[in-house]
Amino acid sequence: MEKSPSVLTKQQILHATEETLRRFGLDKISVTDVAKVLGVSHGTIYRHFKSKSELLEGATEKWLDSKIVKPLTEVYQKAEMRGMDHLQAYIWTLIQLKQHYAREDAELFKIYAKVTEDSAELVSRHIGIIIEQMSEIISRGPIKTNRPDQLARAVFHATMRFHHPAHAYEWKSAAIEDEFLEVWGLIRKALS
Amino acid sequence: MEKSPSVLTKQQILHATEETLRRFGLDKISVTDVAKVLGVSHGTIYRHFKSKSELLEGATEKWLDSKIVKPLTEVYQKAEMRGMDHLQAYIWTLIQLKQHYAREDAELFKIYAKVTEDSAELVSRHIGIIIEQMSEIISRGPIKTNRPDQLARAVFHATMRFHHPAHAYEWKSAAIEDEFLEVWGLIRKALS
DNA sequence: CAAATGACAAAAAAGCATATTTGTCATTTG
DNA sequence: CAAATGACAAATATGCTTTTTTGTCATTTG
Repeated sequence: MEKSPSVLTKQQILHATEETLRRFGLDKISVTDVAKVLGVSHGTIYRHFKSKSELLEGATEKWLDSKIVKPLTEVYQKAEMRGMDHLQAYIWTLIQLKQHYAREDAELFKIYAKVTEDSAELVSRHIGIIIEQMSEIISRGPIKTNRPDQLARAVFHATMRFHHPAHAYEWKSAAIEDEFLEVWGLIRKALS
Repeated sequence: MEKSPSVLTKQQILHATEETLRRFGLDKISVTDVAKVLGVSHGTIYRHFKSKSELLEGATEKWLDSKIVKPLTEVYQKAEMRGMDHLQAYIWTLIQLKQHYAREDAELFKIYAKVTEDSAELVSRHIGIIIEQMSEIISRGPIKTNRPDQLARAVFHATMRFHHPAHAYEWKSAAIEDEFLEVWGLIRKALS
């Protein structure tokens, strides 16, 4: 469909993959389908990605970056926020984003959940970024600790039920927000 | 194989189900197999359980009661313990039990994980018991709160990563114990 | 007559033969 | 000659048939 140098093509392939994924779903998509959308032979895709799973991982990473990490980074950068409020805004945004896309972009969320199960690498990179930003928020604020990274990790793990895809089926419950506030109450008390 | 009045038989069926489950695994077991083990026709089993899934739920409940709830209740009843130490011993036992059986009784743990996903009822009853005992531990100790149940729920949710079966794949990591201690540090600070 | 049986229809799973997809690479193309 | 193609074997998936399993119930048995 479109022709351009290799640097662009990799992004184009990922873009086409995302589209196709949304259209056909995780268990129907084939790299042949993606090639068809791009109007190339499937061999071409294998010049850019070693395997189908690498292609799907690539699409997931792109999706995570644009849908989760980017808006999260904006909250992270809010210069006017500090300490607990900033941390709460950050975690709350994370939770809202995950829960939003679990509902509104189910097909992509599904593959993200799958990748979470079998590509430790990508996920731990993703989590790494988030914990780093949380750690930075903690150390910039008035919260007193000599291991902001440990604290950030603890907060991340303690709130897992509200942002880890394995718990997505529990997010439909009406009580979920209250349950978060209960946990947050605990964390707030611990950090004050 | 064995003959006895109906009251016993239900337990016998569950026992045979558990054995068969351990032997053939979740995706190979049929109620015909269980009937064969008991030396009865499969129709007989349907006099005691409405459906296959009810049979499997029954076996899971029995398993949960004997492997998790029973030893947990013993910790709960330790008269000499109080407050944070008691709570920590309780939660830590819960975590150790889950992680132990995930490794050592994989087939039964697997069906417990499955039931967790699709039988809200059984699981929420199970969780209910645990939160109630935690709540009781909290209110008996020196921890000051006017809603021990809320606090218990918060502690349970904050530690989910360490006892919820959806996270079993993360328990192999060597860091898991440290990560729990980080979260526990948070909780300990919050409740003091 | 309470409890178990086994015959039965409907649903699900297993088995198998065929078609598609994955991944590689020698050849082609711009 | 870098990038793309398409022919190919091996691995997967699909569709169809046959078998097993599930769940019910009228009948049998102790």
